[in-house]
Amino acid sequence: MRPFVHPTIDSVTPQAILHALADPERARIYAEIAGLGCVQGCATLADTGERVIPKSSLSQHFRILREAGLIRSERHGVEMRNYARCQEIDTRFPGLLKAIMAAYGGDAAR
Amino acid sequence: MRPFVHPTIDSVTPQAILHALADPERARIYAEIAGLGCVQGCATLADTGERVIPKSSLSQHFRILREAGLIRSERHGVEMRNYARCQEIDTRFPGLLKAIMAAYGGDAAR
DNA sequence: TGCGATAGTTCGGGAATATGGAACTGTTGA
DNA sequence: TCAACAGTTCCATATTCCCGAACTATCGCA
Repeated sequence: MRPFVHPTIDSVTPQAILHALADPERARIYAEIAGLGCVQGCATLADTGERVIPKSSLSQHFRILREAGLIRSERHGVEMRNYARCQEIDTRFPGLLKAIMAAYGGDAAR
Repeated sequence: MRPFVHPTIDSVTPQAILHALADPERARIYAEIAGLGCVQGCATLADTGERVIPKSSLSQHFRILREAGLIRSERHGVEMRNYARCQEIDTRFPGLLKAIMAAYGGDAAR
């Protein structure tokens, strides 16, 4: 199992962020993580209310978010802990996450 | 040749906008149109400085931008005139375009 | 009118990317 | 040691993207 890749904040690109958040499923996942600051375990995020995302897809979504620089993932015991990298990104791209999250109708960006 | 489709401002979605602007080529095209308010003819936008975008690709890029609600296209004689729909979109998603364009390093959003 | 030139669209097929089930890995607790 | 569990990787299918070739629409001119 290869270790997680987390880009440095300097190597984060707008297109990776937009691509990651252009998928409403990922946007929702990111919003939940950002809203709480940190979420432990994927299972809680798998249920959209309409369907349950297969865990292989969920794993891919997390990878996209991670490699876009939006979240930081750490393994703690048997499950993952995912942190939002909001402040970092807001420093680099001021207002971007807030505007995107607001557009999606939430206000989870902070 | 089917007529152009322009979504009403109410049916514009964040994911379509993010998807459209997640491609740096399209982001650049949009930035140029937004910077001038209106651009006539595609040819001027085809040259990136590094390469010339094939016109079939360019046509697709315009379609994506149009169907995302970012631009409005009108045929005037033999060429197209493309208008940015900035104010409309800014009313619906305040600050979104400005933040995205700023992230891309331009300040063409207004 | 008809023709050539020009600007852009559509078609088609190969390349790249996304999806999700099945198999796998790593960790914990008994 | 082993079963259970969380998540990842693999792989086959499905979808989307890219761009050359063919097509369409409009203009200007003889």
